[in-house]
Amino acid sequence: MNKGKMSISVESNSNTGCAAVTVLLVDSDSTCLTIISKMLRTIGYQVITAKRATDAFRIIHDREHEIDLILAEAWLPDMDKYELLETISNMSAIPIILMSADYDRNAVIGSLFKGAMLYMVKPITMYDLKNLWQFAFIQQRENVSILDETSGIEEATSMESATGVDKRRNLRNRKRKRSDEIRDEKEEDIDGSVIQKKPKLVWTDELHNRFLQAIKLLGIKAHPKKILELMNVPGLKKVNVASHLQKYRLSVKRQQETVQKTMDTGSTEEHVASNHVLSKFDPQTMAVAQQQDIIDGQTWENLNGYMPVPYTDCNQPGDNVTNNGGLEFFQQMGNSERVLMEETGLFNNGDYTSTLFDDFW
DNA sequence: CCGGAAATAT
DNA sequence: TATATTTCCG
Repeated sequence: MNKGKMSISVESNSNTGCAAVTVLLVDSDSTCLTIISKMLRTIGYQVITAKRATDAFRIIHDREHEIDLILAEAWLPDMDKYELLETISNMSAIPIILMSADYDRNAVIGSLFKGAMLYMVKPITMYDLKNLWQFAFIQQRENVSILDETSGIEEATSMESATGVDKRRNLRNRKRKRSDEIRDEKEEDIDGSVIQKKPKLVWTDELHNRFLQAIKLLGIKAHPKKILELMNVPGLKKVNVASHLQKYRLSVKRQQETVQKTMDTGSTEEHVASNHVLSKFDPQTMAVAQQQDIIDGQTWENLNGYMPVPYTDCNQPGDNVTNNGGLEFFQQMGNSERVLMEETGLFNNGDYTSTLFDDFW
């Protein structure tokens, strides 16, 4: 039960007083992800990033002991914020902080009620982030009245853990069992750890583009198995591909039918096979597909069995996040933050120079 | 076990 | 409602 993390290192960043805290940052917007993670690192946090709740869960599951704090966007494409809070609370005791672009009082209260430590309104500034590390040290007070008598028995044995972090984890685990009894969507394995039901896969643009690439390369004999191994996406299952393929083929068929209909009024029929491979489910996302195609699609013809470009949409912990300029985020900001970030050079290139920051702090 | 269609679930 | 998952069948 004793995890490797005996303590959070209290070696602080000399400028900020920030303890060496590792933050799991979850945001589907790659711009926000980039900016905020950069700010966090600047202040002295360690940062692990995830773009979706799904990814966050995997990271928490695999590296729970490394993470001290979770900072998550309230809106994620694959999960409602309350479900997110509940799921994370059930699998770990890591403090969760939510953030959102708009202020909604109900959302704030609801999130706090569901276990969020704090609800921050975007845009997030470095002032906002500076003291967040303290949440990693909060030690939950004993509150016997909440607990019923049945759960008290086994807990007495497990209170020897040294650190406040471990102690808090135990407390949270106790609550977890209660909620599991109420809703049985989770199941416990022998270890007592919780396996949550696998979240729904979201076919993001990059994922779909890889899918299209695979289809294009495999041609008419594109079958789920081949597509899967060609796509080279960690965690992607064959059933996912098969399902997607089914939908894809349907859409292609529909499109061809409509093309046929429009052709009936006019001329001959010999263009059918030409473009069906690249067709999208709907025209709106077509542009995205082509754009992506241009970006990383030029040398994909000769490859040895899988996509040469690693899948980055669902980024692994520690991966560099793609930065597309930060413009949207930049525009959201107030003037003072804007000036600050301009001065600090956060937008200029990946590596800021710390001299200006020294002044700031 | 695989792929595909249809039913089912979110 | 759309779309992802699960079931079922050849």
